Amino acid sequence: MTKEKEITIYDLAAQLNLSAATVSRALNDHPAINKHTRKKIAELAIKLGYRPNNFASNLRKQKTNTIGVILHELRSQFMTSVLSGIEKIATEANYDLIIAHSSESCKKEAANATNLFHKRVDGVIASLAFDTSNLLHFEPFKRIGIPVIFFDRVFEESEGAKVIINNRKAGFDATTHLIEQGCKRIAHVTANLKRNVYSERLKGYQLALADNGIKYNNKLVIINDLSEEASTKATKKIIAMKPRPDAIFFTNDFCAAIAIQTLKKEGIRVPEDIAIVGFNNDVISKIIEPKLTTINYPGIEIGEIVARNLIHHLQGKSNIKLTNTIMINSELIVRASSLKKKK
Amino acid sequence: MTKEKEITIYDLAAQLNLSAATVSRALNDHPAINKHTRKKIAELAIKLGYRPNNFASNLRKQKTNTIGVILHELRSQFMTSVLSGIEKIATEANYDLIIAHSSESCKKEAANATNLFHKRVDGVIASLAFDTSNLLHFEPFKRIGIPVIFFDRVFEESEGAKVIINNRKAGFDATTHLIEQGCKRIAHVTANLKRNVYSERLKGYQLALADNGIKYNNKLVIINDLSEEASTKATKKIIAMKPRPDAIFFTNDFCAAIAIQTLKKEGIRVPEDIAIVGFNNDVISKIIEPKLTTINYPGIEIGEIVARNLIHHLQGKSNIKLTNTIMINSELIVRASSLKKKK
DNA sequence: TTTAAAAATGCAACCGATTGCATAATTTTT
DNA sequence: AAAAATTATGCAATCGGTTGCATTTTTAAA
Repeated sequence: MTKEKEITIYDLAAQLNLSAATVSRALNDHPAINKHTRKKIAELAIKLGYRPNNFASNLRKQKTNTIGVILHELRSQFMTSVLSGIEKIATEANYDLIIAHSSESCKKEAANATNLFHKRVDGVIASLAFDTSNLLHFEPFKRIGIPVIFFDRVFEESEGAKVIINNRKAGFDATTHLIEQGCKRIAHVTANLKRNVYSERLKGYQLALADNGIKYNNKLVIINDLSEEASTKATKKIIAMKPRPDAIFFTNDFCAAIAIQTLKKEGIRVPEDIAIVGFNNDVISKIIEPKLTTINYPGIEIGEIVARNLIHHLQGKSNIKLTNTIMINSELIVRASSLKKKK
Repeated sequence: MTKEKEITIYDLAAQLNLSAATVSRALNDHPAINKHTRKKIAELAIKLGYRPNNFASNLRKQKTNTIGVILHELRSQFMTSVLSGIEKIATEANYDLIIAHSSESCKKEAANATNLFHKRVDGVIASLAFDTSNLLHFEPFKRIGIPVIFFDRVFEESEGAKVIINNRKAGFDATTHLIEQGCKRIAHVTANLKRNVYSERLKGYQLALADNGIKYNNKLVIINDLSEEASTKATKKIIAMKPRPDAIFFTNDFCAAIAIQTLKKEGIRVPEDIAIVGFNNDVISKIIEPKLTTINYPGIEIGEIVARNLIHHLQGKSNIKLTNTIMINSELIVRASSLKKKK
């Protein structure tokens, strides 16, 4: 509890008969400072336990070295993977993070944005909430030139940087795989089509059907909120269809897992009667019985890329315009839940 | 990109023919300021889009309004629950978070601590890494009176605040439940006993055995690193034991789920041949077949409590001494994986 | 040795809010 | 109406670095 006095550059300067300016430059590796002097200063700093005061520095430099992150939720494996990717890159580059989550509410998302704006973050990384229908709350950032970069849940038509996976291709691959397994009547369970991730997957699904001469039937597409109850309900609805579909492509692993449980309970075999494909490659995809065919969603990689891009932009290092879209590859992981044909 | 000039309290002051001091006080609801004046200032602030400069404020006030969080990992449901609990409380109290994770390495944990120290956080929340064997790297905080509060993975013998669940009771409950189901030979798979959470669960396990007149046999306790491979290996080892145990109490759900898969592959029935209990109440505990009996680990609650305690301390609001241990209740959730007796 | 060029350091004005103390304005008391 | 008490506001120093420009020191060139 002894409040030891904090060491400042003035203390260092005084002890070495130098000016604070020199000390400041030395600590920042300014080239104009003599190597020898720099070394002396660095040593004394360590000896006295000097720690830089970021507030003073930020105040003067008019930048915060902080990145704001707005997530639509925190409690999913994918999101925490992204987060840990962002964290890794940000830490390396000496940026702090302020993490906010919108709990899928546009209102909270707007509040978070305002908050980050007041906190004067140097840049923003965001994935949109379920019901966000415009980007007005990000306008203040644009107005004063603070970069905002979106990932995963984005507005594809909006300008600005985004990092996404190729959801259309993923949807296409998943559906094509099911067709290759001999499925003819493939249902698709997904969520709010206002969100690019879901609408793109649907497009991929449609393209795959078209490519294989299967007529698209919108009765086979069910849109819900991805909850446990909704998944169970959707599954039961599909079971009751006549003729009954022989495959379901779910937009996430959790729903697919719930569905598998429901199907089993109803005495319907997976994959023999109905083949299942999920999305995300969550841990549960390997736990559920049968193991789930799914799309690998490379969270860490997405996080790293989005953070790296933002930081490069902030540092003026990259020429990449902030109107760029970066698309990351994902891959189909085939497991038992969709394997009708044995090789 | 138009760099609009930032509004400062000086701008507000000038426009209203007041001093910056008055404006500052007004914006902070200082009682000495006339209501009428205060209102005028508040209105102008909004009109001009004034946003406070925290750096100037922090610099002057010598506090950061930031809490450092050190987690041993980020990518688990439990941890993200805790995190979202912390986040909620911190946001409400207008504290920022700096989140660092040690990836279970003591070395990184120390680096994180140093980093947070340099960033001058007002307080620290931490859960220890797998191999942390002393708290030396938290000494700098203690020296200058910055509160550090531990949760989940703590040193029980150390002084300082901690928030934990009653792991001993949880272990006791889990084991007792298995005994009540008629199990006589109960194995326990857990991790590094240097970590309180694991050693306490083991103690609970031992106590339950003793209470029921079952002799403790340390050959039935397997210590591993909680990975998929280690869990499979441990399970196989248990299968090979003679006589074969009739129950296994795992220290987390993931291991238990892997074990169930392994057992099924070997043709051993769960729970008829071997009953299983896990720990944490992760999503997978409801997905695995049979569903897993487990201990509910209330992550959000823990996060909220730990954050609330730290913040109250920082605000001088609470009398709770920082040498306090807060123990949170957990509960046994009984599902199919342990139900030998049907009611 | 003098002069020019290069390298190293210092001066001093910021950055924007906070706060103890002094002063001014207003209200209450005598 | 003057004095005292209360309320409201202002002054000015402070927090700790940063940086354009000036100055000094050192090194190289003439």
